[in-house]
Amino acid sequence: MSVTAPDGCQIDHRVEALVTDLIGRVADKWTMVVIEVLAAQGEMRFTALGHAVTGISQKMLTQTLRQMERDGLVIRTVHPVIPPRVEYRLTDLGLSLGDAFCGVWIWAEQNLARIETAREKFDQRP
Amino acid sequence: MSVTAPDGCQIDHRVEALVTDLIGRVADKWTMVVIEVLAAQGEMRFTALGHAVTGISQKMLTQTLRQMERDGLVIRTVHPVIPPRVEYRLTDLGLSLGDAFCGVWIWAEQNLARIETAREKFDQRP
DNA sequence: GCGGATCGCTTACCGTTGGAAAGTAGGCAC
DNA sequence: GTGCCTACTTTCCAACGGTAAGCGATCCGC
Repeated sequence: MSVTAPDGCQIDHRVEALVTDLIGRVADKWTMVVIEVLAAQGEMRFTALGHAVTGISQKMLTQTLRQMERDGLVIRTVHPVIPPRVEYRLTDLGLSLGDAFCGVWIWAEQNLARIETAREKFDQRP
Repeated sequence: MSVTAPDGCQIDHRVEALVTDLIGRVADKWTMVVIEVLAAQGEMRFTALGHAVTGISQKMLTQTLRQMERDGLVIRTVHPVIPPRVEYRLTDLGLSLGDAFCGVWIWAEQNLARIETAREKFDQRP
């Protein structure tokens, strides 16, 4: 909300804001899928990633990978050959995030049906 | 990518697409924070949620809550009084998603510093 | 030597999304 | 009547993301 609270507590609040912000970047749709694919495939090239991550545009793939590189989640290796060959792989940090997010993937697989029925029920309201 | 692959496999691919889509909705920035707050606080009113979820606009709060209700993650209770009183609380499904996502919160807390230094290092490149 | 292909981007354009702020409904205290 | 309360809804505008085209450097076929 735009309402700024009188802000009684301080440090806890700061850390929580930072963590929330971090979650906002890292729990991004494309970031999660890229991590998933890289965790499964190991090292991959740009176009291969583009094919593996269904639905992503080149612009967003570039952007997502840059951000992940900046955050220390992936390592970008450029082989100076023609045509260019660029490979991406997860750092330990990236792998650990993949592990942490694993629970959500499992949850999604297990509860897919429940959510679909919940939606149908909701859409049939009076 | 816009390139549609020849699509050899079928069912596995479908399920994975559905799960990925579900992740895209559920791993949304605001959804995660709302779940976190509701998991900690129990039942909450609209404006209280708005204060607890720092940075959200009323529009997005309404939208996020509607979507979560549709997906069966929260229950919305309207008390027919004046002024209106609407309370939100997590369903079992919502709670279980919170649990599944817990690992990511822990990861974020633990690795906050590492990411910050990675960013600084990245931003000082030539 | 010249056009086309390859690969990893970058750019231009443009529709969709999200934020800030004002408005709405409907009874109630003054 | 005037204003306030809450949970939205609406309006306007800026930013984000998709589509498609271009770029640069080299190798291949002719």
